[in-house]
Amino acid sequence: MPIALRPRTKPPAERRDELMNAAERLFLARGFEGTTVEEITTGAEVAKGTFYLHFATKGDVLEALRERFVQGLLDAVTAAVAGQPRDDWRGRLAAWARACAIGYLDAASLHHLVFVAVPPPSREGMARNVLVDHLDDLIAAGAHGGAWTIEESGFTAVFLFNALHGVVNQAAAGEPTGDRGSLLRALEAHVFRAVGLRPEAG
Amino acid sequence: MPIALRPRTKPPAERRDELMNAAERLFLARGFEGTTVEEITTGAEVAKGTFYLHFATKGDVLEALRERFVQGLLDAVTAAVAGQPRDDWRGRLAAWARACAIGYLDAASLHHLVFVAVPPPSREGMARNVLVDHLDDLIAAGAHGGAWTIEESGFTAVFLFNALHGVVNQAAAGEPTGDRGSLLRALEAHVFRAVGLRPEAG
Amino acid sequence: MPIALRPRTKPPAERRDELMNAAERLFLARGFEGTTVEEITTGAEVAKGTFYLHFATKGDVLEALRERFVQGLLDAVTAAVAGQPRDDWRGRLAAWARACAIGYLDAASLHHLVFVAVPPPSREGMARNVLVDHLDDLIAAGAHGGAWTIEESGFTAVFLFNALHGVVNQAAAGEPTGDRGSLLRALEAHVFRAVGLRPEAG
Amino acid sequence: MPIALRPRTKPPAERRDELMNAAERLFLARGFEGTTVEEITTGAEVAKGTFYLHFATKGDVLEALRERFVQGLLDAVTAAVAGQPRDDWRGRLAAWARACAIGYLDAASLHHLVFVAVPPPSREGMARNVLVDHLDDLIAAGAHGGAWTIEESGFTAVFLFNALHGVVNQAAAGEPTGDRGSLLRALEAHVFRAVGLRPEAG
DNA sequence: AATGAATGAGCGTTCATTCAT
DNA sequence: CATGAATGAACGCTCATTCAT
Repeated sequence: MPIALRPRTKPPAERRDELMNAAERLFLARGFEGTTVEEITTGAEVAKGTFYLHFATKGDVLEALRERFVQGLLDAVTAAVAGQPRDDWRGRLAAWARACAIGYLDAASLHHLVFVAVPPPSREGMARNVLVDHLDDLIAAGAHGGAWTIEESGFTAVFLFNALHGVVNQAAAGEPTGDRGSLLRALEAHVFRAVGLRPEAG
Repeated sequence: MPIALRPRTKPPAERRDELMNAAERLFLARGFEGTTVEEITTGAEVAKGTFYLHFATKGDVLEALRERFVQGLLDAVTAAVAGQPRDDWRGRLAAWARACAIGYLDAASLHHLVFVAVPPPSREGMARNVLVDHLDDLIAAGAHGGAWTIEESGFTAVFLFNALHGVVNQAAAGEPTGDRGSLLRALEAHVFRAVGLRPEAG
Repeated sequence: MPIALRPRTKPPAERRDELMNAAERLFLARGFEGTTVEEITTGAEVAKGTFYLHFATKGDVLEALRERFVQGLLDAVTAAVAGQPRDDWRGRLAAWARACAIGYLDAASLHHLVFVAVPPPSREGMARNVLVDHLDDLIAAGAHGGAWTIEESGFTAVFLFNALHGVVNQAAAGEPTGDRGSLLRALEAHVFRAVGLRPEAG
Repeated sequence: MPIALRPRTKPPAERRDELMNAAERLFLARGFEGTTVEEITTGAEVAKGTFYLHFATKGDVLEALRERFVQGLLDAVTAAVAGQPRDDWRGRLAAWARACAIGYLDAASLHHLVFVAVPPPSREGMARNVLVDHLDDLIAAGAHGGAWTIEESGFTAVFLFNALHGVVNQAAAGEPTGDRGSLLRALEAHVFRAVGLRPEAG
């Protein structure tokens, strides 16, 4: 005989968000398999059953987390690049690297969780693809605009994306090679080098 | 009255290896959490209890797999670099990248399993560190020898290691940017660029 | 701003009937345990909570279904028997068997559901008892009237009732021993024999 | 960290039987859905997991119970009929009815459970069919041998089987129409009547 | 060394029921 | 009257680990 002690209704979107937030925090701390649905609902201060009012399975929250992450990062990167003059390829590339690195610095573990530790069912690295595609386009456009010479922009995009992801991850993992500022500077220099620009140039 | 159809006992090392092989195959195919101890022992053709004669917990096999992987890759990379003239830094760097890439191409999923999907308990990327340290030493030595100018060899090592890992992984993931040969050539060119060498030079 | 597309309220009796109809259909199709309250309310096109405005528990609908079934069948049987001359015992018995068989043929699964699959809490076969009692009375009256010789009318009533139920059920279960007409004829013959009448007699 | 307090091994068949016995008792007392696996294992004095060493699902015990019941009853009935002279059709029919009734009197609820309350997945009443078929053969053989005149032995078999089942069930349900002996006598008389024999004859 | 029956904590999911709106 | 979000006890099933043989 279930007794509803606190059946306080909230807008579905809000409840859903609270569940996602609790899940994100727990997945990050103990992994996906290491987190129980009950912990998530406890974290969101709802009853266990409420979880299934918003997600069909435990895996579904992860899916939702994935989408939320990708959208946020893509928005940030797009905005940063768009903030640069149309033909300043160097600036656009630097903006991309910087925005992406900052996004990862803020959410490296989350990215790891949703795309690496528990890869999406279909293809590995959907986010990777979305972001890499964006970078690919940028590099190809710069090459077309004469900013640099890159033969296979796809390869370079993958190369740079992973390099960036790695150094950021390393930094986030607590083995810092310096503060955030110097990280971004060093990253920029390496990105420039990778496309054949001289890092020190303005 | 049990009949010993096959030798019931084997040297511990051999049994252990068979269990590790079965575990590796299964972990790769179904993931760590998705594999049961019973499946491992069935795969190794021993009884369930035998597992615990060789490993204290399920996690321990993964640990052992990690160590086996790192040692093998490190040996290969070390040998490849040692095969180059002492002062041919360019050649040594290229050898490093090539050996490491080939090692990953041959065992990308295994690396993913033991270092990414189920990260080691203590610090993230022990293998990364062992291999990155090796690369770090190489870059620092080359800088010291005047082959290139790198201020923070550690950063560059992490940068390159992850870039390499990423492009190799992409290739392994079935979205090839070309065949293995062209992958290695493109990789070499980017590695050279990253340390400031001109790729096209011999 | 909710818009009342259909009248939101209905006479209680009507709502209750709709819920019972939906429940009957679902219970028949998927069993009592296999049907959820939500499916019933969906079937009746009302909200989940509305169910509890009409029934205290899920078991209560079944109870209501039971009563509805018994009443209907008893009415039909009573009417059929009453349609025969007062002293035509043979005719009355045949009418009983025929009406009861037809009632079951039309609702065999429903009977099975409410009296067999989920027997009433208290005594087994309330319907059986109501109908059996009716038959018992009829047989006893016929014996008293000299139509046949039956010592324990109760036993014979139970015997006949179950025999009837069984052959009808078999027919309903899709393993017909003939069409409905021949079923009723064969049944009549067996019923007559069971009370010691010669079947072929007029 | 599971601790085995009493890991006492028993022959699989014995454990399986103990689980089946516990399940039978509980299913009979509280129904299939009303019984939990844990109650079964508690009843059999084993741990929960042990259940799944012997049955894949909860439904599987019921299946096993079904088979055990049918086999036992069929054996008893066959033996009883075989104990009568080959051409004593009256005696064979009486033996059939008596053995079947006794079998049911001893296990009426069990029959109800395994064949009626939770019908087998495929067709309704496998036992019914097996036993009915047996009776069908007997009636047909008797008709062929001139013992009685029955046109549709299948119909009569179903009729008698269900009549028998009903009166026995009624008796078992605690509403006795007399003691076991008089039940069997009354049953015999009705069975004879149903095939057109005069009950009082020797 | 090897076995495999036994254990039991734990998990994801379901769903009858309640009640604030 | 009607709604449907919220509740939480309960259940079937899994599986890492133990240990008597």
